[in-house]
Amino acid sequence: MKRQKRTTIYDIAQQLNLAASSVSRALSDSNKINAETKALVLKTAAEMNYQQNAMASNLRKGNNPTIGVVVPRINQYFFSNVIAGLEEVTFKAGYNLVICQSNELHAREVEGINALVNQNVSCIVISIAAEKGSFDHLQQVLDRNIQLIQFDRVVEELETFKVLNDNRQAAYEAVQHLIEQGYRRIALLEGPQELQIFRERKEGYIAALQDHGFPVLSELMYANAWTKELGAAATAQLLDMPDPPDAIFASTSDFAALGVLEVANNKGIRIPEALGICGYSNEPFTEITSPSITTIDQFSVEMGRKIGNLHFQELENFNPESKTKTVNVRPELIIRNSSLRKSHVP
Amino acid sequence: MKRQKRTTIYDIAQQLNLAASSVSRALSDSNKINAETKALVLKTAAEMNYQQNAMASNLRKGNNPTIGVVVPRINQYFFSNVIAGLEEVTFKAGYNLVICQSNELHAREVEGINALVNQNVSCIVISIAAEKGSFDHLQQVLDRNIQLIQFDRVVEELETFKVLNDNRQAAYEAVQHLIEQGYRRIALLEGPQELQIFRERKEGYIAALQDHGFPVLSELMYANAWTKELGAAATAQLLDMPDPPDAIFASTSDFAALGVLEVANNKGIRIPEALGICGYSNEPFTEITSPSITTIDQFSVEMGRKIGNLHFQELENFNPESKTKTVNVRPELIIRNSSLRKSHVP
DNA sequence: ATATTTTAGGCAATCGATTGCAATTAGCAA
DNA sequence: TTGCTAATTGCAATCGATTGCCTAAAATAT
Repeated sequence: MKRQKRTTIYDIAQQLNLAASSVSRALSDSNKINAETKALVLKTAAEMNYQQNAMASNLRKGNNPTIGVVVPRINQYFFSNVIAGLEEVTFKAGYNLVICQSNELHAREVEGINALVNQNVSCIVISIAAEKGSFDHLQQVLDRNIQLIQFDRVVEELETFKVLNDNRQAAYEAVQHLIEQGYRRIALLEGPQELQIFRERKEGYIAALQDHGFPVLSELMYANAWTKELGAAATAQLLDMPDPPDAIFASTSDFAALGVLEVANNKGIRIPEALGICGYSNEPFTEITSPSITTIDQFSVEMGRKIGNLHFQELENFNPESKTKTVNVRPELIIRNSSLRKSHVP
Repeated sequence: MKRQKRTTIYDIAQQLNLAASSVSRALSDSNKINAETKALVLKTAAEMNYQQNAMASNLRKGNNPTIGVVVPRINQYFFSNVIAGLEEVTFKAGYNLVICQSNELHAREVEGINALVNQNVSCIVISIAAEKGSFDHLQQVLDRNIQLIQFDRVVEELETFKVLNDNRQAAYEAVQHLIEQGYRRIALLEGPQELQIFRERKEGYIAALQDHGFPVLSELMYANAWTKELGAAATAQLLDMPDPPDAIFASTSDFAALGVLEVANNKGIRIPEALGICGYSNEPFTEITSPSITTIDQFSVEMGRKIGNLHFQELENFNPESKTKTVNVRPELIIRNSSLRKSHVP
């Protein structure tokens, strides 16, 4: 089956005994064209099954209304939600969305970025891979004056737009909530401190304790517990302490919180009475566990929308002149049974 | 900040006192170019920070190495996995991946398809929206000789490549497993029978019962139970029967199975002893519930890969001459505690 | 009726890379 | 040395749409 030639504006022009430029003007709704002619062209174009060749148009206009996205994994809950939100906005604006996944590999990320640069996309949105490497590829994007928007996992030293969760604030609120529920020895499961997001969460934890007159105890802070297994191991150790914690804030992820939950359940420790638990991310499963897990929703879909709006300069409250090109998305504490030991009586 | 002109092959040609055509040949690794010249061009191109303009190249070559995807929702577990698998293959082939979501709306789907046609993509991959509508937009894709690959939710009457789960087989195996575990009255939660996938699952259920000499009882088949809530409601009714089922196959989704689980738990019915449960999809949460839920893995990532390979004509066991352009992905039964009442002793 | 402004539409260059064909040079055989 | 092939490279057209500039006709003003 051979591909038959598609209809071009020249075909339409010939059909109507017009110049191609007039057809183009009619189709692009220019005001330099007679209304009747325009209608005629539109009608003929429809009849001839005309579809614009976007490549030709983009080449001539020198821009490609496309946003490129590079994320570690497309099929991770958080990322797929961000992409969904972003797609919503870009589609409305008539933009395309091209997607690459880095699989957490630096080399793959570089390749993806290059492909997007070749495409001459108008914006690249990225959450960087875990694997360390140089930032030349990102710098190159900036040098070519393609807009670069980083989100969630960002390279701090690069001067780009950044869309972030207010991790500090979220952690603060979580710990505050635990304090209000009467927990007195609140432990923290920390993530790798190389990553800014985990440092910020720790800051929020410490600030909340201090603001409420609680001591900050290093024995209650457990490093690098960011998977279910590590969370479980950490919990086993913490609960074996002479003076064990009465709450655990798994600031790394809901998976760590799940590990906490399972260990506590196995030990017959009652949740939330004897142990309060709070996770991070609002993964779908947190609603389903027994008891359900208190966690922090990152509004990932909303985050995607904000990224898109940022590109289209439509983000409310955003001052393009501002030095700090950072947009914060305010996460929300979702209180569930794993931390709710006081019933809410008004 | 104004966008400085990017380096073109003409810039390189001028720099080296060559013709642009020679630069093009050098860059595309043509054999009609001297090795030394080629090396020189490559070196200079790198120095001048050259990146090919893909739009110009695609326009001239008349094709766009891009695959477009239209799915109901990007952030649905199944779809995001398919996309991830597809991206893997397309990236390896040097293709781009453009993504649209229909949000289950027909009009949105049409718009998305049109955008992809404009882009002159070489292949469109689609899982159709739930909202019914005409198939003109898909027919148009075929008329333009753009390859169309449907997956999961397909329009049967269109003659296109189709990548499907073997739903019948999967359901058969699930029911067979329940029978082997000694369940005798196995109920079915059905999905909307307009959709082929649900019809096939029902067929598998019936066939398994018949093959093992069990009666097919209409009172054990419950229509349209494809959310958690509907699954719960169905379960409540089924368990109130004078002679209730001792197993429920939630063929619609794991969410429905979750509804079953919750109702049974609330009623104090022991799982798997008094009631066996099997879901469909292998959602991540099925591993976490108590008890964990037996379900069917659809190999969604693998499905995405197969779609990609199909486009690149590399799919093993695929005969391009065959009339039936359908590729089946074999799902796998994942046996967990919700249906395992016999321990496996060899 | 003449001058001036608008309006409509055509011409041709352009975006950047590719490619068929022609031209030049080198390589080699007779 | 002449003739012929092969290897390189250049020239120019091309992909399809857009747009600055120009012209002709129509509309309006004087």
